[in-house]
Amino acid sequence: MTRDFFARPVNEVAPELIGVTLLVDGVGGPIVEVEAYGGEDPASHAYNGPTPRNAAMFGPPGHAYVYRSYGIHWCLNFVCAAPGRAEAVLVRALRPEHGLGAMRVRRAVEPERALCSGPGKLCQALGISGAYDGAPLDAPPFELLPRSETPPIVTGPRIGITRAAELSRRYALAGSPFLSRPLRA
DNA sequence: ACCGCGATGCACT
DNA sequence: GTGCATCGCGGTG
Repeated sequence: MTRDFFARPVNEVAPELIGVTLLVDGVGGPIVEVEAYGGEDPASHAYNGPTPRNAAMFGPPGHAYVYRSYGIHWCLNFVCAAPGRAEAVLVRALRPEHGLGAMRVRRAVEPERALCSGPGKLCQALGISGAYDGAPLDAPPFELLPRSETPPIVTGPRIGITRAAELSRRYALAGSPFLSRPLRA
């Protein structure tokens, strides 16, 4: 996965991330759910301009934007770049495939389907914290492995937002049991 | 199945 | 002081 991959409009990049394997220090699996943020999107952290928190979104594409959510969890984004805009893809869920043991140590939870079924859970399972904010995605500890086939994708409204809730910018692997929440076919 | 709520940090109205 | 790009638990149908 080259850095050029992310140097495109976020709504173009987001669906292409479904099926891409995300590893952090070798722990992770294929991404099954993402959401697109940015541009003239009032739900985006970048909507009101640059701040210390969202600085990474205004930086070069192909880097991580990690922020703290509700004071407790971390959330991981991949920074993209439409011309003149700050955009990012929120990584919401993946299918646990590599490093299941490490995930279970970090998250004391029995069902495998709940290890990475949400942005906060995923960061906990992969050991992602604010220390990764701004880090390049094409260098350790990150590793992104291209998908071999184009998977069936379903779209729908984003989760947990109030502004621009009508926009259909959630992309998920159709029928996956590892989603943060089901999505109508 | 759904609904409500507490935890806990910090950016912003 | 208010509101989150959340999660898990405990209550009620």
